[in-house]
Order: sequence, then C-alpha cells, then structure tokens
Amino acid sequence: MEVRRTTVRDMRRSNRSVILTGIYREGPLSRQELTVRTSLSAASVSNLVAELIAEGVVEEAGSVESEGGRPRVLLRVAPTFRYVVGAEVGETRVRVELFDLAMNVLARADHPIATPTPEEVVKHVLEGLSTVVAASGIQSEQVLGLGVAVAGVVEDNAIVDAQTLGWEAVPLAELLAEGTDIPVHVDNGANMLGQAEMWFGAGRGATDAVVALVGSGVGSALVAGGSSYRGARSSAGEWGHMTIVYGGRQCRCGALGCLEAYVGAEGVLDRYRLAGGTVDGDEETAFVELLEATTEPATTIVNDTIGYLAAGFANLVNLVNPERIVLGGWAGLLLGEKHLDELRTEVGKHALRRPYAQVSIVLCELGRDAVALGAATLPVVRLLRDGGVVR
Amino acid sequence: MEVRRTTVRDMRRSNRSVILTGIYREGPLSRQELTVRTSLSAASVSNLVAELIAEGVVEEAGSVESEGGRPRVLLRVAPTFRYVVGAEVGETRVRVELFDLAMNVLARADHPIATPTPEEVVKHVLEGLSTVVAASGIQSEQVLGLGVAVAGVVEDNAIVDAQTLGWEAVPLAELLAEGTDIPVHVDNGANMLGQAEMWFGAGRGATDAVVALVGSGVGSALVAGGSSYRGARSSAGEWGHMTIVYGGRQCRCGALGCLEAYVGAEGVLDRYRLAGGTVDGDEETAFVELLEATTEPATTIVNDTIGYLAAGFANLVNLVNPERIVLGGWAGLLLGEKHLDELRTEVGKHALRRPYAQVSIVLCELGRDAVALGAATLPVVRLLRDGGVVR
DNA sequence: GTCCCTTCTTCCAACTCGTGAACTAAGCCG
DNA sequence: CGGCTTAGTTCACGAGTTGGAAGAAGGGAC
Repeated sequence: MEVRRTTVRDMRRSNRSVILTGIYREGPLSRQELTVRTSLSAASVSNLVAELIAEGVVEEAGSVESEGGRPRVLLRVAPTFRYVVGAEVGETRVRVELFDLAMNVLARADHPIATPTPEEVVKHVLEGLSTVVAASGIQSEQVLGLGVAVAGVVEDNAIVDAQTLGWEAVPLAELLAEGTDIPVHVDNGANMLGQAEMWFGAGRGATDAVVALVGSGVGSALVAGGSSYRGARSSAGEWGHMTIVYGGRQCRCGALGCLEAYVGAEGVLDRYRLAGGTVDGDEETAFVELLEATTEPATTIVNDTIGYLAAGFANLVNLVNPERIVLGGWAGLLLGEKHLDELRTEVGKHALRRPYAQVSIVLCELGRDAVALGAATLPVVRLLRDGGVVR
Repeated sequence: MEVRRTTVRDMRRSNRSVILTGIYREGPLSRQELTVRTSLSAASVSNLVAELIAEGVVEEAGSVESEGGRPRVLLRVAPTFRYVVGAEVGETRVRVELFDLAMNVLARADHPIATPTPEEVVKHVLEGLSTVVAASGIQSEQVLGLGVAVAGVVEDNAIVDAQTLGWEAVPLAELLAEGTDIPVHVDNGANMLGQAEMWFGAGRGATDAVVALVGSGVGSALVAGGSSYRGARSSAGEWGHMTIVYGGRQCRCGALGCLEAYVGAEGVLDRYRLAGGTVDGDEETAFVELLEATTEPATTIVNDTIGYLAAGFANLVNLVNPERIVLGGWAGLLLGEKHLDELRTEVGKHALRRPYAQVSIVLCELGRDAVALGAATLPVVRLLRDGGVVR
C-alpha cells in the first residue's frame, strides 16, 4: 500500500513545513500574512512560529509600518541557523562551495583531479568540505548537509551510471559518509542546475517546466507539479537522445538521428566541418566563431541548428505541456543570446498551437557555477520538507 | 502559497481515504491486514472501519480460516453502495454505461448522433443517463457521479478544444449539470482509456507508465508517480505530434514529420498508397489487409511503421523513463498482436540502454469500450480520495 | 462438553493538535 | 490621555490517534 497513514505528529510536521517553506520561499512574512496564506488559524501560526523561533530556524527581522495598528513583525529563516555545502564533480575538477541558508557563498574550494576515480573524488570532496568549513570559521555541526552533483544517473544517493567519469554502481553517498558526519545527498548534475534555475533563476514561480541544457552534449531537467520528475528509475529527462531525424546522423550513443547529434556543440561543429567549414581551436571558441560568421556554410548550419533545436523543444512542448522552457548550457546560451526570437518562431512551426501558446521560452539566468548552488539546495529542500531539523 | 495546512479533520479524512483505498484496490482485506499495511493502530483501523461500515461504504464479506485462532473478517467496498456512470462521447455516437462499485456493467445505452453539437451531445448523454438508471432499477440518488470522456483538451471539467467535434470552449460539465443533480466529471478520452488500463488492464501495479494509443490518429496518456500527468494546462501527452522525421511528411496538424503522419493508420495507408499499394474498403479493413499482405510494398511499409513507432516509443523511454508502456488503439493492437517482439527489439536500437532495460512494452488488455469504464472511475477516484461520501 | 489457546476486535485513558474567542500589545490620531 | 485599529497570544474545548487492557470468537485437546 503506497499511501501512508497520517497521525497527529504528521499534521504538526506538515504544518511546520508549510510555514517554514512559506517564510523561506516568499521572503520575510509576518505572522498575519502567514495566517492568510496558509489558512491556518492565527493561534496555530503563533504557536508554530514560536516553536520555530525557539529552535532558531526562524528569526524576527524588523517590523513593517502599519496603517494605524500594531506593526507586523517580519519573520525570516535565520540565514546563519545552519550552513549548506554544494559540490560539483566534473571530469577534471571538484568544486565545493559553502552557503548560508540565504544561499550566499561564504567559501569556495576548487580541486583539479587527474583521474576521476571514485577514491580520488571522495578524497577531494571531503578535503574541499573541510577547507570551506575551516575557511568560513563554522563548526561542522552547523553544516546541515552536503549536496553532491554528478553527471550521470543517480538513484537513492548512489551513482548508477556516470559515463563521462566511467563509473558504474558507485555508492558515492555511502563512501562520503565514511569520511564525515554531515548528511550527504547525491544527485544528477543537470537536475541540480535545473533546481538552481527553478529556485533562483529563470524558472522562479513555474511549477511545470523543463530546463534544457545544450553543451557539448544535450540533456534536460524535468519539473512537474513543482518538483523534479525523475521517472520510474531516476533517468527521466534524457532529452538529448530523442530521435528527431529518423535514420539520420549517427550519435555517440549508437543510435541514429538523436537530437544531440544535431544540436550538441560537437554535432554542430561536425556538421559544419562536413559542410566545408573550418573548425579551429577548442570547441567553445570554434562554436563562437561559427555563430559570428556571416558567410556560407556557417549561416546555414546555424539556421539548421535552430530548426532542429526548435523541433526538440516542440516535442517537449507537445508531450510535457510545460509553462516554461529554460534554455541553458554553454552552447545553448550562446545560441539563445543571438537567436532566441527565431528559435521561438521555429518552435511554433513544430508544436501544436495551444500548448505552444502556453509556454514561454527563456534563457538561463545563472552561470555554469550554479551546479554547486543547486546541489546545496538538497539539504535545504529537506529542511523545508521536514519543517525544521528533525531531532 | 501552494502547500495547504493540515487539520485534525484532514487527518481523519486522509486516514479514511487510506483505508478505503486499500480495501478497494487490494481486494478484500481484514482489519488485521489493514493495520499492517497502513501502519495505523488496530484501534484506529477498527474505529474507522466501523464508521465506514455504518455509512454503508464498506461491508463484511465472509471470513478467512485462521491457524487456530479467531478467523479474520474480510472487508470489501460494498459493490451496491453507490453506482457510477461513464459516458464516451464520439463523433458519431454517445455511449453511456452504468456500473456498480465493483465496476460490473449493469446497463448500457448507445445513441447515434448526427451532428455532434454541444446541445445534441448534452441531450444524448442526459438521455443515456436516465435510460441506464431506469434500466438498472436504481434511485438516481444512488448514483455517485457521471464521468464523461471526450476526445480533446479538457481543463477543469470544461472542454477547451475538441478538434474532432469542432468544439472550442464548451463548459460541458456545467451544461450537463443543468440537467441532472448527479455530480459530473469531464475528462479527456485518451486519459480515460489509460486510466481504465492502469486500474483494470495491462497497467495494473505500475506507477510510472505511458499508455500509447495508435488509431487513425496517435495520442497517449502519461502516468507519473501513480496518477495521471496533465502538464501545466492539461494538454500533456500529445505524443502523436512529436517530430520524428525532421522535415518529413506533412501531418494534418500542419507540421512536418510528426509521428502520427508515419504510424497513425491514416498515415500508414497513405504511405502504402504512395508506395504503389492498393487501399480498399474502410480504414480498418485496409489496415488489416496491409498487415496480412506478404508482398512488397506492404512488408516494407509495415516494417517501416514498426521502426517509426519504435523511435516514438524510444523517445518516451528516454524522456519519461516509464516502467511500462502499454500499446493500444485499434491500429496499435493490430500491429502489436503480430509484431510486438520486433517492436521491442527496434525500440532497443533507438533508446538508451538503461531506461530501455527498465521498461516493459505490453499490449492493452481492455477493448475500445474501456473508455466509458475509465470515465466511470472518475467518481470512484473521488470517493477514494475523500475516504467516502462527503456529507 | 469443557477448558485453554490463539487470533482478532473493541474499549479506555492519555496525549497531541488546531480552533475560536477573549485578551493583551503596540502604534496612531486628536 | 483616551479611543481606535491592527497584530499577536492565551486558554478551554473538541477531534483524533495510540498503546494497552479487556472482550469476543473460533479451534483443538482431553
């Protein structure tokens, strides 16, 4: 039976969660505003808030002028109640950042890694963790949790498959837990970037959205009904390997005609080369040059890319009916900065009228570094869900 | 603030719902089994069950032998506590069926319609409702609700857009409510067929699934985390108009290369015709003949169709990561009965290894008539969600 | 047939929680 | 300083779940 009972305790936890989430997500609020928004009674709000203040999660933050009556006292989540750490595991480096609960960066550590073996990564993440904790002068008990973002399929805090790192079945959270008492969460990098955009970037306010990431490869993060959708076994969102040209170009995944083979930077440059263009320097420089070129075959390749990407977007629009699509990834941003309007128009040609009219297509607002930020929200999500620190 | 408060009443309602859902979905259960499955205390289970029995929703249904102790009394939802009616609105007819709570058909009514105007449809649905109620000798107060399935986009019980009927912005539930006191629910036909398969057909037990429907056109119903996923504005699941051959065949939606243009029966026959095949009789006969032909160009067309359909499935597998894909629709069933294995193999060529390994591809188990059955579950869903009839 | 054992069901006192109403706090205005 | 308005708090009450004890219902042993 999947549904769970509800007890009096669940009720309280749930209400604490509602209040805490409200205070966190909708800025400083007064008790008064909370009673309106939560439809809880004023008595209960007072009661719950008193408890949260006593525990230190929430604090009063000045008051707001009233119109003749007692001024409302504003409440906010105490930024220094706890701290959170986010880590991004890449192929060539590990980046660790420490934030307060208001998500201000307090310390940062970068470790290059030579060969991304699990041992190496665990070592560097743990080192980075101690470094940032020490640098910010915080007790490690003050750290609510560590979120780790890895490019790959993650299920229940364990890496199932991370091709870029060459990992399979690595219980990363477990390995990390051996070296620290801080609770560890592991999740997929694309999802974490998506999470950061949803909370602090271009996705704010949306409940059904897709964050589409176009870099050398292509991926996405699905958000359904306000929370990340992961599918039956945590690998939903593999948008890059959607067949878009039946029987088309060979993709590195082995299949033919994947979106990634057409709009991933690698695929785009490859198509450019085949069309007679010259590709110099590293991928990113070459991509910028391609975008800036005004001669054939560059313009055709760019236009085609927009077309393919638009078809990929249209497939999302039709199938998922999101209210927003956020385009990110380094190649996606470069492309989007110059051609967003054309892209929007092209999507309209491939998508059904109604869902197309309901979606807004925008660019990511946060930089690539937002992965660690997104990972750091994992412990915060938990704090909000539990309505405080569970004793 | 999207999250809602919880009160003591919600707690009880929630627990009633858990118990009632358990009894309904997992067959006759004893109180003892309910305490284990719900992790509620035996006291609460007894208490809640007593209430449900007093109200008549639940009844005792014999007892089961024990091993020396007191035998357990089995509980079931009383099939005759209330009745539900499901209606399917098609282009040429309206079909209305009355079920008891065990979903046995007790009466059925078919009305052909000449021109499917809203007035005509409302009239026939209401007539059908009276007919089946009268035929089964039930008081209309005994009818829990009427579920209506329409092919089109439905939002908040109102038709937003039903192309096959030529309707736009028709508040169907409201119109029906003027003619009856029975609560009316309206929903999308594909979703209702999906719902029926999920509860009583090939989807049983799955929580993340896609019911893919291939008929003359192509659609799907998405099920995420145990319940139907509708997207931001209720039009999710438009799988048929996914671009699968960039720049390919013109689809009736106006776009190029939609899946529907390749695997919808109309598209398949059209391709057959273009390849030199002869198409006689109505669509269905012609489709059957095509499938049975062993000569060129028929075999090529069929093989290609399987390939395109497989790519469409693979896109679902990659993007949504379902545990099950249920293939239905008349053309889908015909195709699947003969070529399911080839289809499975082909999907493997287009999909990523891991999500492909996690999905099972099966055929619908219920007939086309299941649409009305699915629609009739709408009031039942509500009954279970509310934990009984709300007073 | 009687007694005991096992298993299921109900009853009861204790405890938790949210609510409404009365009450206190705090600022404004004249 | 007193009246007014709005914000927040206190308290008794009803509604709900729980664990444990008591009750009920069969089956088996003698």
